[in-house]
Amino acid sequence: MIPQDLDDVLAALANKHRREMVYVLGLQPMAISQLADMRDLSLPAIHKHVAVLEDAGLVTRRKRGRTTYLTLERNAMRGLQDWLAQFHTYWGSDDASLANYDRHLARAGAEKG
Amino acid sequence: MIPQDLDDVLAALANKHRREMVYVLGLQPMAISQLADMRDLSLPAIHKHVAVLEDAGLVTRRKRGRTTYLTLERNAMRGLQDWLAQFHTYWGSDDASLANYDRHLARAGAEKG
DNA sequence: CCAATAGTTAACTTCTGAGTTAACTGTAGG
DNA sequence: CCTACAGTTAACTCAGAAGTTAACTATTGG
Repeated sequence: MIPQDLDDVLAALANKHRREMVYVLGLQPMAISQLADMRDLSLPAIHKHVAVLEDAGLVTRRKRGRTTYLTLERNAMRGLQDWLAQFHTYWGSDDASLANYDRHLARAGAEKG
Repeated sequence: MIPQDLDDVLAALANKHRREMVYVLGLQPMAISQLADMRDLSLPAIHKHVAVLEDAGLVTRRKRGRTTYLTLERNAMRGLQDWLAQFHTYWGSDDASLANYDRHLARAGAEKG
């Protein structure tokens, strides 16, 4: 119903730098230092962002020599998409929702007090 | 490409309490104090969470007497859904992505170095 | 082996998020 | 009008996120 894992995924994505990383890693895998070159951040800062993405399961590392390449994990995104899609099922149209809202207001005094 | 507004929406959703609020408000509009009754939080704490949701455009208030009812704004969610859907378009299957990854590794030394 | 490259770890600062209690504003209703 | 209710605002604490610099590890290549 309300998955715990989403906490990590959403927290990871709730940052512009990390969202950009996810974006470019969606286009193609990339080394950590390449990500660092693109933005005005120190390498340790990039490193931390990558760690957050990795902990959220959004990214995986692969070492090749001294270079660490990152790949985007699409599955982790799907969890979020599913959660959002789930809302669609019980979110009616705006009109239906407003009708529901009015019914709720009508009952509000009686039901709960 | 990478909407700014998503920062607020994602930050708002990156919290279990607020995600639960969004969930129940999706089921039906509700007063602030009702939300407070459901969880072990002080009213001011709830108030802040609601403010975050409102600033993100996920929720709207309507005063009725001394009671403030909250409604979920589905449109704000759509922005996030669109952003995620956009990833689907250029994310291939896992196999395709791995092939792309290998090609990238092959080029990595030559292209950017 | 040595220097440069790629990444990691440590230690620290700074800012923000999340919560608290206490005090205040506005609306109902006897 | 006075009390209780619904919500807001203020002032504060505490923890964690995000960044820094400096120092360390590991790999490549002359």
